[in-house]
Amino acid sequence: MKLTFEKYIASQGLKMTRQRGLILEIFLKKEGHISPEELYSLVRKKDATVGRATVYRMLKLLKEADIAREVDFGDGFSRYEHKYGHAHHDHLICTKCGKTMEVVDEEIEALQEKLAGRHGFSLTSHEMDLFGLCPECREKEARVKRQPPG
Amino acid sequence: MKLTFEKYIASQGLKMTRQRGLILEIFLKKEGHISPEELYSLVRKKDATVGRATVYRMLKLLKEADIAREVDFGDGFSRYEHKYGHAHHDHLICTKCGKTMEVVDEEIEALQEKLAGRHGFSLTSHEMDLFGLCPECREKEARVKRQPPG
DNA sequence: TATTATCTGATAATGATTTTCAAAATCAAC
DNA sequence: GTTGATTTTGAAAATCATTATCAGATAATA
Repeated sequence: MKLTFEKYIASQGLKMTRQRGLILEIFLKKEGHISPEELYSLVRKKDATVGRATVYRMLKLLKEADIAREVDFGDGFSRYEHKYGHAHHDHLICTKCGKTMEVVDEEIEALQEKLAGRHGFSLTSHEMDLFGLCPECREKEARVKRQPPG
Repeated sequence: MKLTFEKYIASQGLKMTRQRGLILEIFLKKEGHISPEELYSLVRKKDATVGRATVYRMLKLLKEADIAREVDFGDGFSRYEHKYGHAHHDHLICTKCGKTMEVVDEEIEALQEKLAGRHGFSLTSHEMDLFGLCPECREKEARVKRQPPG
């Protein structure tokens, strides 16, 4: 992955720096998605001199280098996840506690292609986010209904 | 729809105003999605005294009243669409020209429920956006490849 | 009509992200 | 290794969509 990035950097006439190396290293360690702010905060723990703008710039680069993908749950924060050992997936998102799960359903993936094809589209990517209640929050909700406060 | 809104307004102890009526009327006329800024601009054509904040506030109300739904293509703009004669649907989005199509696939919808169920989630909503090239842009792209410029 | 709470528009504030810019760092060529 | 052109960096300012504030206007109700 670091190699992939360095290759990309070189191909674009850009330069490898200490900051980029550090951000990449920390980003790759994180499984699942991470927001720019979270990443910034993790990076600062290792090197407090790194600026926020550098993190944002790096995330953009990682996307261009096809090392990261951006996901958007429509809550005003952007999130990124690396692709290393981390194939495409969709998300189950609990609207109560915010927990997310990564899921894939090959049958759905295939039907998406078919659906697009019926309309003459050729697909390059998709985002599917399923919102609802996770098992724990469903359970909690059920409890509350059984025994209302007061 | 206007009735639905007035009922909601009343139920919440809110008030019906000239501005709200106008914004609702214009919003309902628009098929497909519209951004707050677009809506604001349309409203201003009819009444240049209406403020931007009022449009934003009204969109939030419409969502609460279950008359509008918010869609998010992850490009930094929010968009709203009314539900009148306009059931749930997903989107096909051309990444080249920006054209969007509304689509539904009942088979996919059913599989989404099953998928969520397998993980113990109960779904309340979902957003599925399929990105790719529309027929026109595919055609254009093919032409370019056949006959490179120069 | 008087009363009282809600609304409105203008404007300031917010907050994530981007841009700017001068100083620092990289890297290819010497 | 030094040089020098070019890119990068961090801090701070700028941007831009959206939200909050607030004093005056307006709607609903008695």
